[in-house]
Amino acid sequence: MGRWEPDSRGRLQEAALALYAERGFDQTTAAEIAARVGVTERTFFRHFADKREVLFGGSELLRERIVTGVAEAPDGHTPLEAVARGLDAAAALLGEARRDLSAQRHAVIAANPELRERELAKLADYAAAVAATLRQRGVGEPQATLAAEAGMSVLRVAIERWANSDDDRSLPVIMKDSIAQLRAVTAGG
Amino acid sequence: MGRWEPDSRGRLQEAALALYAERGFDQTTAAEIAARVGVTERTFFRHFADKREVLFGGSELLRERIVTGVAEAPDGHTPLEAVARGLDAAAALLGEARRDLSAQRHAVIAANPELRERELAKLADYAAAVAATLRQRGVGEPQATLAAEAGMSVLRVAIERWANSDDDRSLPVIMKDSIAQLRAVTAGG
DNA sequence: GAACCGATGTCAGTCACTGTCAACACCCGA
DNA sequence: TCGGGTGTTGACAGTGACTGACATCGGTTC
Repeated sequence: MGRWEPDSRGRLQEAALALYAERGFDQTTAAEIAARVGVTERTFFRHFADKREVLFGGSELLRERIVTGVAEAPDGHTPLEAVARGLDAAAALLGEARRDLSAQRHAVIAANPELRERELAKLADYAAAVAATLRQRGVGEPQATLAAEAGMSVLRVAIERWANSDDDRSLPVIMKDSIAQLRAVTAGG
Repeated sequence: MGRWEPDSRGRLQEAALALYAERGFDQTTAAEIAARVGVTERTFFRHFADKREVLFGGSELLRERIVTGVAEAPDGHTPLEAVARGLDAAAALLGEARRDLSAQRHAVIAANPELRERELAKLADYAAAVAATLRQRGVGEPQATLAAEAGMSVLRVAIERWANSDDDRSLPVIMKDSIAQLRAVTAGG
């Protein structure tokens, strides 16, 4: 244990979510978040590239799980089937989180355009990684990109339903259902 | 004609694109753009909400054309067919622009993460508008959202190919082709 | 010609974010 | 046990994006 309280990064994440939820993102300064945790503003920006990033702590892990899911799909799988494996992995990881906290985070992001932009950027990042993985499996362009982006749309739709409690089923189940809906939409004519 | 040169908004857009292309987005200040046009920084921010928005001047018109295209699709059309009508309208509008200028703008955006984020936000905005239009046509959720977002993925892919001159055909033709690819990807499995 | 309006200039201010250097607890080898 | 790295933080100064308030002035309206 150092001179300071441990895990300032994690404490900053908690404080930021709480303050963004209380006052709103715009009405919260980085200095306030830092003060609540007992560190300086400078420390905040050492841990997070900007004020938004503090809400997206687990995103590298999630991308990794999705990509691994896609990469480990059996050889015979179609691109969309492989993407579905990645989505299952995502659902498994996200489903572990407390739904109330996920919903709070989701609400904070939904309430602010800058945060929504950042979330879209994360999804696009996952999509690019998935597309690259599909290409390694021999899928050409633009099929790889289209399959990957369609998959990330499914991820967004499923998370939305889950976090808003529009749908009481577990996230993995909602995810399966949403993939089926995608097939139904694009299959016809 | 007033006290000042006319169309400061348009001149700011041109100057911004030129400077972002020359020095890069981060290395260009709003004050520099304004100075090149002979106005103050304050005037820049009266015309554009932020430094990024100056590159996205035509986005409201584009959204409107896409939505109109979807709304005017014949009744018997499937959701994806209706979305394809919107994409045709987008291709028609974007295809009018000089390809070299489109490519320059595209390159500037691709070179900067903040600008890429903004572009994703615009696409998401179009997708939300298209989904709302589909719902008015009786399409349920999540089909409307999934069809709309898949359509915007196609739009992105087609523009990418066109702007990078990976594909010498006209934008409308590339668009048609990309839609077919989407069907091929999601149909099987 | 007076009242009004719309686009701009001026100026002061907040806050996100960065670069730099010092301080300090910890670990590790001599 | 001492001294030298190492990693995390504090302190501080600075830049630039963006905002609010008010003044200015040409053109329009009545």
